[in-house]
Amino acid sequence: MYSIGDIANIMGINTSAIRFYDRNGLLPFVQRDKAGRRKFKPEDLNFIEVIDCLKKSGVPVKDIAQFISLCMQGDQTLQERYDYLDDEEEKLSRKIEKMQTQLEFLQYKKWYYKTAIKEGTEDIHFLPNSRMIDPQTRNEFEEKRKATADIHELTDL
Amino acid sequence: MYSIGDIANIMGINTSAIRFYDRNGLLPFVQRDKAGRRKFKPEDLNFIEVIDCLKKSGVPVKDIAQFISLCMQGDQTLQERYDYLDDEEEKLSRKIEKMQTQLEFLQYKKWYYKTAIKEGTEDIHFLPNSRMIDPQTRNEFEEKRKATADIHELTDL
DNA sequence: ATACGACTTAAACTAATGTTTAAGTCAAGA
DNA sequence: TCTTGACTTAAACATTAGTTTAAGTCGTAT
Repeated sequence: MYSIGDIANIMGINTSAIRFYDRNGLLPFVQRDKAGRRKFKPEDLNFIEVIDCLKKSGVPVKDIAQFISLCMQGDQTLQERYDYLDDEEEKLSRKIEKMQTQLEFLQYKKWYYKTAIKEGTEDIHFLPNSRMIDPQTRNEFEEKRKATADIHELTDL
Repeated sequence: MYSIGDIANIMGINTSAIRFYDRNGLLPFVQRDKAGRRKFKPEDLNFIEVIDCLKKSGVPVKDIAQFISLCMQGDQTLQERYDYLDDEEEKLSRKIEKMQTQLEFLQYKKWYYKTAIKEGTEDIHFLPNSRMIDPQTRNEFEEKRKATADIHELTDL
């Protein structure tokens, strides 16, 4: 059996966060000893693992509570649980894709500044007599990206 | 010149969010017409693009404001701006990697429920006389993952 | 026996990120 | 001219996700 402190260590969070999760329906399975202290069973680690994953995936506590509630209702909710996870998988996939797009933009901007530093001024990227970036600049970088095996060769100083 | 409403449309957010960003130092470059209305110059879209990217990357408003502040100081901060973006690129990379790990766990759990549904009970994954998941179960899935070209063949119903 | 550390609660507090409300200004079209 | 829609502000409100505080209860090691 694990104490709240043990679980906090396992999850790498504060005990107060665990109590917050409990208050919000994430831990209906937790038992108490006769002094009222929370006691987590070894099998509860299955729940902890899922909660930890969903938290790290950015799922709101309220939504996770719904999934846990399904789990407490036994085998009759297996399909609903599958559907829930299917949905979250889809959302997380899209999220990762969007993050990847932002990462690529950051890499472009690193190259933008790397080349500006080399010339001592950002002006090299602007259209004549303006501070608008030449629309060709991004294309130029993306061509170089395609031609370069390791992106950091292009972006790192 | 763009109005606050134009920019809100471009970013896909509410005008009140733009005003919030302005209050918090993200838009020091914005000008006003004689009625006091915000007027964004075409070149300001460069800033908007960066702000949008950093926001989508999960960077706090306060941190973005620091970067924008560097931008306002001219070419003397080119190196600092590069360093800032280098740092954010690194953070975002790690974030994406962690998300990927969570995605893989969700896929495992989908397979876990898919197989449970087939048998009509979650019990098939438990050790005898317990509700602890057989430690071999995850390994079994990961072997199948390696042997399968498209993960959804394995996880989808 | 008692002190310490880990636990309990309810309630107040914090921080981040906006949204909503109320009251007012202004330009343009009917 | 008058109305409408888009803008302005400050301030209040909302939500999420906790943390902190205050007061109290245990079990154990000295």
